[in-house]
Amino acid sequence: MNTSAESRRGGVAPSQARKHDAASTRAALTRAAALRFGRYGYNGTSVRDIARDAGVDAALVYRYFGSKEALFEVVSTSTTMFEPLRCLPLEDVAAWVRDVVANAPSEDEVPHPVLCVLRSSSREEAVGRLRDEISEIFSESFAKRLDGPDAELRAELLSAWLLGTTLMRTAIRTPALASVSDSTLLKYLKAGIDPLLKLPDDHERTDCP
Amino acid sequence: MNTSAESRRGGVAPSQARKHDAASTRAALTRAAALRFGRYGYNGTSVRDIARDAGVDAALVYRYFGSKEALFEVVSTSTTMFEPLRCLPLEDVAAWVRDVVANAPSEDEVPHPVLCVLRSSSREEAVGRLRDEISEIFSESFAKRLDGPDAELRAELLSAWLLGTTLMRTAIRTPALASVSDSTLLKYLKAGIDPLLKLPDDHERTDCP
DNA sequence: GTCTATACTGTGATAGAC
DNA sequence: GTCTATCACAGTATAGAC
Repeated sequence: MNTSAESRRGGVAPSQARKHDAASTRAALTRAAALRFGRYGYNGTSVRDIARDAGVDAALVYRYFGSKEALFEVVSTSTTMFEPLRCLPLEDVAAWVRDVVANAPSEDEVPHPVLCVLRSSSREEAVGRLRDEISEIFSESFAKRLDGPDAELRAELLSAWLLGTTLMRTAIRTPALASVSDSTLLKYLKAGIDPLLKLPDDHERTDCP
Repeated sequence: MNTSAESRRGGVAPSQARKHDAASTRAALTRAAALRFGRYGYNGTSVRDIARDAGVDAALVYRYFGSKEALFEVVSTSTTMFEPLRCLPLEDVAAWVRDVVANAPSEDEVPHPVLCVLRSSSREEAVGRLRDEISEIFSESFAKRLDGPDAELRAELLSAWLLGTTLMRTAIRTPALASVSDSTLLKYLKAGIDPLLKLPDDHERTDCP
């Protein structure tokens, strides 16, 4: 379906001098797949592209992962990116969001699994997995720590703003967001986020380890 | 690149009893393309899919639009969705955002051009066009109406929150956001957005027509 | 002028022989 | 662990039927 230009675009530097053992082959494939899927989405990525980037033959994708689908699943199953939310003190949430947004990997690194899923968002299973993960962390775990009504909604709005800000900064790259300093960014994030968390009223510290 | 399942999935109801003239053929193709591209992205959509949905032959895409690329451009060049921002009173912005988020088309309608672009976001030209449009409306036009420092940044954060909330609600469909009532949603959107606009301080009305 | 049939060429995913 | 064949489907072009 792609033109050849599509497939070759933005060639990802192939791993050099790869060791010829199963572990490093698997690792090289996973890494190359994360880059390709993250940048171009599921449909925009071919198995041959991934294999070329990894410096191995396309057939090894099937040897090690079974199918393109299965490899995508491995790569797009999100990491532990949101785990800190489980016990981060509420007053540090805005700064944590700032860090996530500010350090979001850009062009040359592996994009967020979230962006990977969005770029492949016609894959319903992938969207479903992401929804489950976000629901679990935000709507359940994190919302429990919020006082007041509509805790789930407020937690989800936090996730929405995290997503929107990250996307605008790294995927769309609007000018001001792309160039803002960390401290200025924090200022405005705090202004939007803290009211959502019912800060700055007093609140007791959580007792997380 | 697609499996056949991919191509046939979610068949869009073909137009019935189409008139055989240029205008209605063009319209049928445009409509079918918007649906397909919006749901499945550029790579996930074939010209033959679009033509089948529209009830015409694939060759007509080339007759009327020249190429798949050109058709995508027509469809993904965003509508006037953000135009109201140019002169909407600032205190009505939150409600406008709420309306956009709440009335965002869901599964069975044409998705937002924004989602269409994101799902095709390996298409750099499409992303560029979207960035230009957002920059023009938010960072330039709308930012001029904001008092205080960092107006462009604050305008872009508004666009980020609009995007994030819409995506979480319609694409990821987290539970609380997907089911919240309009009035509750407005309450929390206002809490996040108004500080960004420097409301509720006094501000003079704009003099838009 | 509006559409249909069909052909051409490349690339996709995958399986099986080496 | 690699190479090559297979075969469906992609985008595109054109020739001609209504």
